[in-house]
Amino acid sequence: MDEKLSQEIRKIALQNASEHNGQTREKIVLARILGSHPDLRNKIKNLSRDVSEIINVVNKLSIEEQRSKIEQEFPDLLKAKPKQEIEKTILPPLEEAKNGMVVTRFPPEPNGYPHIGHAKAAIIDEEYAKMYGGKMILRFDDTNPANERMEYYAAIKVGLDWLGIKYDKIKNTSDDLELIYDKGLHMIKSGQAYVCTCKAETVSENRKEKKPCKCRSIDQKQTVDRWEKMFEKYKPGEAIVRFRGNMNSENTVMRDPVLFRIIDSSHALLGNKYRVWPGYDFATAIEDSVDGITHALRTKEYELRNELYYAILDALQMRKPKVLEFSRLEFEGMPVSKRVLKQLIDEGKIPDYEDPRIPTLEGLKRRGILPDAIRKFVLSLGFTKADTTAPFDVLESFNRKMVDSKSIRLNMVKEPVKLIVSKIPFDSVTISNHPTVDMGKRKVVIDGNFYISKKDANELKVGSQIRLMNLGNVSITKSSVDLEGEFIDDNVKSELPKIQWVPQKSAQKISIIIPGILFINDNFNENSLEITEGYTEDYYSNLKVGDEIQFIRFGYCRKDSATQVIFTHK
RNA sequence: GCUCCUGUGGUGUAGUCCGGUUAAGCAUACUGCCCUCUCAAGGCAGUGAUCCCGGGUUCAAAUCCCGGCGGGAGCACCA
Repeated sequence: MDEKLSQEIRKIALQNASEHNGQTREKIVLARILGSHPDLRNKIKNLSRDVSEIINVVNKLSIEEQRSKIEQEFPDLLKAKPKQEIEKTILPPLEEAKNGMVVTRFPPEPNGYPHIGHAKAAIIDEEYAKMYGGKMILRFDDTNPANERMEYYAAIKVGLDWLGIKYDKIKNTSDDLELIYDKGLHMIKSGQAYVCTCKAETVSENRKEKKPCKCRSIDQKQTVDRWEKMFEKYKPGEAIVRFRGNMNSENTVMRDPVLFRIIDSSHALLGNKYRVWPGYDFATAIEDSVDGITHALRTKEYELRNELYYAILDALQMRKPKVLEFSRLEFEGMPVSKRVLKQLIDEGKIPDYEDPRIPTLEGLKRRGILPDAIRKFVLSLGFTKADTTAPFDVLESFNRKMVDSKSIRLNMVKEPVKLIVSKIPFDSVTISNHPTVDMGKRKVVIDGNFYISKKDANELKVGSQIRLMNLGNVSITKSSVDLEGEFIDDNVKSELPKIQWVPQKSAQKISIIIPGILFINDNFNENSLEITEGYTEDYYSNLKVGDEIQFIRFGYCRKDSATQVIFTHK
């Protein structure tokens, strides 16, 4: 046996055995050797015999003996290996992506306010474009005039700005309607699409039963005639353009899906200029192709539509982008879906889209979640198709770390109890606004009359000693309805329980909104919004709406108004 | 029901394509210690996964093959 090799085997065996109660296994040692010497793979038999001999010797040694052998023979193993630190802020490589050639797109429909689901999609699109030095297009997918509203186009842009997402181009699908008509007519003329005048229910039934209808076999001239009539004569619902797919396909999407339908509602951007509108599949495929998209990323529920997407582009002989999908974002007890959010608002269960209990961008912002925390969170979720209920506490954790250095520390007491302290030898204290970051100091005037939290007060009895933070140590002398105490000294290093306080005279009453979980086991949680009151320092009034505060020993809150804060997280 | 997707610690993921250098890495949560006039942040350490189950291929499988089971989605003239 090669002397060098057997030394190496011995080294691995000793190391592994000493790490695992003195016993190593052939499999492990063999695998490690093969990993670093791929050339030995065709000599497994011999190698395996050698390994087995060596580990037999090693396994007979006690751990102490193994350790001392390592010390003598392989001292380099004793050096602690540095823990590798790779911050996971990048997505996995994109299939078939070439540097400088990647174009992604974020295609929201302007039919609602943006939420964290939009953020996930947009962040992934932007990150991939950035990663490959490519471009990202924001395209409003506005092909249903009954749903789109002007305010939503704006709200989505505002949301993306807030998130810090930059796009290289902005456009609307509705800009290209004429082009899409051309493609539609081309499909009709080449026999790859037809105009169907069956009732909606009939179409649906036929698709279920894999039955073609008579419109499918109408001659081309008449089909073109029908197509023209869609722009004038037919009423909505009387005619649709259908793709000549495969009524027998196992994939129901392929059973002659709708390409165009008539909608007479006024469009947010185009008014009543058009009334024949393309459906999602047709518009998206054409737009992606024309826009030069290389990678079309969408959520998983579209997965079955890939076949149709590619079939349409094949029929049109257009360039095909690569379509990839990722899982939809879901939270435990916090709905992301537009449909559910709308219902909650319509039923009056939550007042608006800025409610801090919901994951709209406005809601998250109002709650005190930072855009960068959202980005980091989304990236930590990865690019995967596995169904997940995302952990909101991870978002909170990222946010806490980011917001900590920006949060002014303030005293606040919940359920105030009076405490009168005598013999304080000074009439004001100066308190630092942050323990580690220089955020200035503030002077708090005191007169011996304080509020402390009921929770802390409950722990006190006559003779108890506490430290009022930044002020001094106090001995409790009386404990009835109100508490009374005596100033002892100002020994900071005391081991006494440290509690926060507020001067009675200058206390500011605020309400604290604590957003809770909206659904518990699918039932609406009537107590999802807890509102409590507290007293804080008058310095609160110097803060701006939107400032983040950490109420000491309570948690992080965002100033929502002169008299109200929203609890961000602990 | 049919079709498709998916299944790694409490949770979210890395690794899976191209089987071996890792008795499964990171984050979060939890526990302990250090730091600290906070139950925050920061530092350090620890607990925690027979990689859904059962077979098979192989010297070797989280990784490949077959068969189950669990979860999700689609089956709109919404996107």
